[in-house]
Amino acid sequence: MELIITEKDNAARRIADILSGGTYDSSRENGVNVYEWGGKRCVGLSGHVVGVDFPDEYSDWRDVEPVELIDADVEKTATKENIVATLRIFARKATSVTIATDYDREGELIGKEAYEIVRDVNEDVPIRRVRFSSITENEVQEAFENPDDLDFDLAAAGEARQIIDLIWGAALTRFLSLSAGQLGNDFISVGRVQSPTLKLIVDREREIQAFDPEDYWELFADLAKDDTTFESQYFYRDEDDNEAERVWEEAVAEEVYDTLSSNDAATVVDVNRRTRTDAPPTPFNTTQFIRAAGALGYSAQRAMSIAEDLYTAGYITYPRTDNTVYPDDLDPEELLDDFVGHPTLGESAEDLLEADEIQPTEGDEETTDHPPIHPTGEIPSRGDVSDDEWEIFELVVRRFYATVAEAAVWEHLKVVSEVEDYRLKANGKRLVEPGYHDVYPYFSTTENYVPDVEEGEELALSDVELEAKQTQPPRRYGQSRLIETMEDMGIGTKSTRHNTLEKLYDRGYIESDPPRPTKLAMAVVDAAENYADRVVSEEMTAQLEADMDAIASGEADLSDVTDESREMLEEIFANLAESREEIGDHLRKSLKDDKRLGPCPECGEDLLVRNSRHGSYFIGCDGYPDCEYTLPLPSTGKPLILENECEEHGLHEVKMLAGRQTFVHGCPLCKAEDAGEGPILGDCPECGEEHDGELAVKTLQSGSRLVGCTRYPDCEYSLPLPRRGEIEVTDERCDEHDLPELVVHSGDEPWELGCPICNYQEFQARESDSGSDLEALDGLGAKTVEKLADAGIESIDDLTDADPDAVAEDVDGVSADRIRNWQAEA
DNA sequence: GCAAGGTC
Repeated sequence: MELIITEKDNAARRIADILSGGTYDSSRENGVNVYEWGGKRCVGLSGHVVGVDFPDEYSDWRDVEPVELIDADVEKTATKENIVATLRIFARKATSVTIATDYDREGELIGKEAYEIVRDVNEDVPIRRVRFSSITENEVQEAFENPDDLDFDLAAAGEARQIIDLIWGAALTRFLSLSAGQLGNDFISVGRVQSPTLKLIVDREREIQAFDPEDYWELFADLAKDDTTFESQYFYRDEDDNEAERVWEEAVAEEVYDTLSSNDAATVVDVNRRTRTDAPPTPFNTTQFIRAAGALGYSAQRAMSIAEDLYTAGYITYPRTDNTVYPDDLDPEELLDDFVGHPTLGESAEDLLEADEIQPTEGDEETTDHPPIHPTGEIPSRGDVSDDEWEIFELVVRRFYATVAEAAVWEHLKVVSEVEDYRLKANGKRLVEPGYHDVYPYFSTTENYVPDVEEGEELALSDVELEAKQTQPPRRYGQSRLIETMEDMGIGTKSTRHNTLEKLYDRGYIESDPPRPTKLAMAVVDAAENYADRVVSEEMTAQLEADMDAIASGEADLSDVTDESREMLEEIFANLAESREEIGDHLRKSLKDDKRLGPCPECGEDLLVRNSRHGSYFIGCDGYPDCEYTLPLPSTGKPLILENECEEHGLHEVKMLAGRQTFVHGCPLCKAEDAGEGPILGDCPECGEEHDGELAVKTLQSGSRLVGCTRYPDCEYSLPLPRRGEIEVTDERCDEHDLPELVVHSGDEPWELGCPICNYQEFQARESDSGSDLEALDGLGAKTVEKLADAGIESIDDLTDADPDAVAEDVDGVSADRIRNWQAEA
């Protein structure tokens, strides 16, 4: 039996399809798909199925000095045991083995991992390696006709990276965490990729903080030819003879203003026309895809997750690629043909097919592993995918269209006019040939109309405006800019860059979007810059890449490279040791700064955000236990301290982050003071007759609201209200319960909640319909149960088996952390 | 409970 091993299940299936001519059978072994035909079996791995780690005796952070990790052994252990087990079963029976992992360095290493698993149970079986750049009939057939051998040097290059990353990352992470006493979930991490990325964000923040704004002025005036008015801007020549629009002295600006205002005509002194070719964009690699999706409002993580789903469903090609050159076997016309006749995507394809010649654009990067991201020709019907998935699918289709479309042509018209000694300019642009913009409507094609005028012509001058402005600090990096910059710096890979950003969020290093560094992040970068500069610099990756190339080409040994790296880290630790306390103090102080809200109204010490036992949060005084002052926080979400301060109490406002249910809580002390009873709705159904209890809209100290009885705590009758939005009490009354109907104003559209009792009864009815044991879990209401059921999670068992991050992606308003809490509770 | 790299 011949055993074929690929990097992922998807590739295994497609290769089986090609090699068997569509006649393969599939079965499952240990939860792993196995494709079988004519004496061959094909099995897909799931990327790395083994990982590197230190032996068990190093696993207790407190027992082992971080420096000891530098010379510790590094072992390989199975991380995907079911796949390893399946591989072993078939390897025993195999008469030949073919490794068909991805055609790149990491693929070679994954191939070597499979090789070792096979060798372990079968000493003699021949093991070959095939390489192909895309899974197409021709490439795959040819690769299997000409098998090669594994490149052990290339795999060793990857192993060197694994070892160096583990040692540096683990030793430094443990050192910082121990120095600050941050163990358990709140450890302080450092790594070759995450730390330079964090430094990028921190450096920008430092620039923003050091920024000193400067005043300047700009002047505009309207010019008119016949009835057409257009805007013109004052400019002058600066000392380097460049055109400049910003006037740095107020007196000068006013003088120009006075002169312009006292004239009613300007003379055209220069007219400059030129055409500009606007070349169509290059094929999508991962980074450019993330950027384009980012412009549509998708986070990097979300864009990749949708792309992954579209890939798995067969609609687009593999989404993790650096390649920006289509492979030879992609026939653009054939692919366009697949879209002909489609109700929304067809017209563009038909237009493109009319061209005499179709020549796709090419980017700078041509790699061997996967093609650029493009549609496969398989088109989902509108009901098969969500709106977001469709939007991303259309983006990928239209990007492909754009790469085979004509260039656009712009006509630029610059008109310079003169008023006494001052000059005004107007830049017009017109899209004369829309070209690719017709099929790719994601770029701006805004035109700016400036009429055709001639030199010497007189134009009417009016509406002179003097605008006082200030220079702005540099902007924070957005997620896609960060990913692009990481790519430019050569850190991370197409598959990991977006995860690295997510990691920085998880570690409490960045908050919000665009990401803003926390005080902790600033302190970590400070410490690294002072003591382990290398780990926050892109240089470490550059050196590693060079070393890996040397190993791959046989010029260096894995042990030469890792030994040298170990020595460098030893030196770093020699310096670190003395400063352990100083570093720890700084980190601890920064951690506290990140939680600081402002002065305690009772004792004047600082109020801090604190964790309660169950993963929720409250506000407590730093003076505890002497001062026991506390304030509540809402139970949903994770608090983010905003820059805004409440004028009355001097406390920072708080926002609660909970995915799409994120809301601003405001000043927690104001909230507490506002707590109390709102409008009376009617008699309490429980104690109204006997004790005259009445129902009122109540705001609790935590900011959450409910309808409750005025006789609380003697009567505990209550009805839930939504967390967000203003509650309006209308004049309509419910016939059955004699209570007013309520309307909730949140977002753009107010919605009718109706009678609060009817609303609650419906809610309960749904809850009992669902009949799910999930409701036993804390904070899991009927609505969420319903949403989880839609995502295929119908019971506690389903929930405990689920991957929290995947579920959070699928279910609106449910964060991975909440799922983990429920899993823990279950 | 450390990294980064695959994949889901």
